[in-house]
Amino acid sequence: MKIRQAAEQAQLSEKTIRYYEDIGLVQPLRRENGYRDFSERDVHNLKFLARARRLGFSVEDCRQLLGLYSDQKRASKDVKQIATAHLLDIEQKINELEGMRATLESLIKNCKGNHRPDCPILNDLAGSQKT
Amino acid sequence: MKIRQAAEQAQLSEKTIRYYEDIGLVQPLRRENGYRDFSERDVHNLKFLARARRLGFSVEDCRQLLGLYSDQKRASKDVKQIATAHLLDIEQKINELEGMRATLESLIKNCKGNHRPDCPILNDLAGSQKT
DNA sequence: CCTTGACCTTCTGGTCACTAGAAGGTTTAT
DNA sequence: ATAAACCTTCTAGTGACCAGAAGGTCAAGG
Repeated sequence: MKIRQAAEQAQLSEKTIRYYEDIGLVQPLRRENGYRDFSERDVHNLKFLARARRLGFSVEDCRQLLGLYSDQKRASKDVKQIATAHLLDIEQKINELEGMRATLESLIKNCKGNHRPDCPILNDLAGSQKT
Repeated sequence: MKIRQAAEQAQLSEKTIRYYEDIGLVQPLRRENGYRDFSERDVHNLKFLARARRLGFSVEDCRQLLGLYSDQKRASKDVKQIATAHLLDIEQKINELEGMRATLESLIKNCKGNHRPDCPILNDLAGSQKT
């Protein structure tokens, strides 16, 4: 598969994909003519990258997560440890997003009419659950 | 409150806070000696910024969200519209994170022992729910 | 066969959101 | 009064792209 199609499927720009190749996150094969040739696996990794980046994971986080299932020699103890760490991070993100969701929902429901922007719900936008 | 304390409370670096002032996301008062003097409201906004950035919202998204409750003149119809758009985005992020969580949980549970990294759960890491 | 247009390549330079470091002024504590 | 801790502004660098230029490749039509 050529880069354009890979880009469409993964919802990434071609530029971004070339950049990911530069920094070693994907290694598509090359055809005779020099064109990149993306396998299903490559596209799969790209899709994963697109999602994870959108959710605030750094490129290095992504590299580690991809490594979980591409490194044949890695001990499963390590896999478990890395995955667990990321799982905690994901759970915290979910919590924080749920806090923001609740606040925005209140905002939408209650701040109509002539509520002034000092209405107390807004005091919560910065989050009050313990860190 | 001086910048250091504000930085601690908001979990941001002092550099980042100065940058946010540069681009107009906070406007702390200044003391006689030129030091910034952060109000509770400023710190509140900074905490919000720290969370939202961590969750993948752009600085411009943040500016808009902060604007929801600082612009006294904004029509509540606009507030509602902007908040609703961001709410949808938040919900999608939550969905995606839950997908990643499920996958990582499976990975942790099932890929112990001598599972090889081609184990099928991993095929799901890139997400299969419809976009 | 040749050209046209869509597709691909690499390369340079720019942007956004910081981050590090330098050079120097201020405040507090000994 | 001198050091340590804190503050200031300024310049330059980094990570993660993105835009544009200059040029090679390939299938379809004249």
